[in-house]
Amino acid sequence: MDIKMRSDCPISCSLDIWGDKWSLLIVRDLMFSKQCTYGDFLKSDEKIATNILASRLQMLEMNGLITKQDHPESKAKVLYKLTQKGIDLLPIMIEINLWADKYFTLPAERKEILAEVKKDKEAFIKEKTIELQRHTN
Amino acid sequence: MDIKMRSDCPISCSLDIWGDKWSLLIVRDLMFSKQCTYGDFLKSDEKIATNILASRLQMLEMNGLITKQDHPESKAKVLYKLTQKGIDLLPIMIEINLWADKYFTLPAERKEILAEVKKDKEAFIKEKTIELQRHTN
DNA sequence: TATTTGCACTTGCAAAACGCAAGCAAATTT
DNA sequence: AAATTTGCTTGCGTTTTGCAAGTGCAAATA
Repeated sequence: MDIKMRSDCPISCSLDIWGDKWSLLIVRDLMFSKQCTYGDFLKSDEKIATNILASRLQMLEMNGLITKQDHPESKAKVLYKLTQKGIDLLPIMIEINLWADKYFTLPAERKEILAEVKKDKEAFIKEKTIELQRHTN
Repeated sequence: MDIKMRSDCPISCSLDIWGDKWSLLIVRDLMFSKQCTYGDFLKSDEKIATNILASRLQMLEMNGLITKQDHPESKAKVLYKLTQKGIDLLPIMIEINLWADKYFTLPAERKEILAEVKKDKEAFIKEKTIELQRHTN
């Protein structure tokens, strides 16, 4: 599995890494939970297949968006976390949420979070970024 | 070809529509050029296959992101344009560009546009949105 | 008017990616 | 010691992709 760039366009380069149906859902989970085990990802609503999850985690790690860490309480478990490069996807994730808010019916809990975002987007991003960075070792 | 929603998560719903390697490149072309013919899309650097292009255009049209119009000068040609729903992807596209700017080497011409974006993001979005809306009939 | 060219697709087919289920080794629990 | 949990890997059938060639209609050219 290697990285083939289709062009030097930033959109294209970005899509080459996370332009599929699953990668940003993994990033989403990590933004909500700060850290996830392999099993945590499998539990998400969208029901990703285990082999696809493994390949996406490998892809995201190889491209420096996430890191693997030993679980402090168990050698059987692995912790996945966002790197700074992954945390920096936050503004994109927020804009996707705002777009979806305009054109879909969102679950109530997401609407609440988005209300806070709409109040002061910059502040939300700054705060959330720091919060995520705190969990980065 | 129908729309299967994997969950009610806004990220997931969005990816269900344009979460692939090609859709946002079509949107990108339309944001730069305002309107494109089928052949214009084929000419882009990433060299999309013609059958994939046809299926993506159909998907994007079905989901209301783009519209087909008669070419004013020729019945043989078709014009594709962004709808408001498509234009509203602009903030997402901008954030992707800004992310890529931080982690990739961008072509010089893109850097110039991004410099303008960085000066005043809100203003850029507003201005560009109006510019795109002007081409919407 | 006949013919060639351009344009927007469609079709066929091989290769790759996906999705589901089962399997597996190491760690942990019972 | 046996059973369970965890993080994967493997097999395999289905779907999607990518490449090349083909089709039908409009428009330009001879």
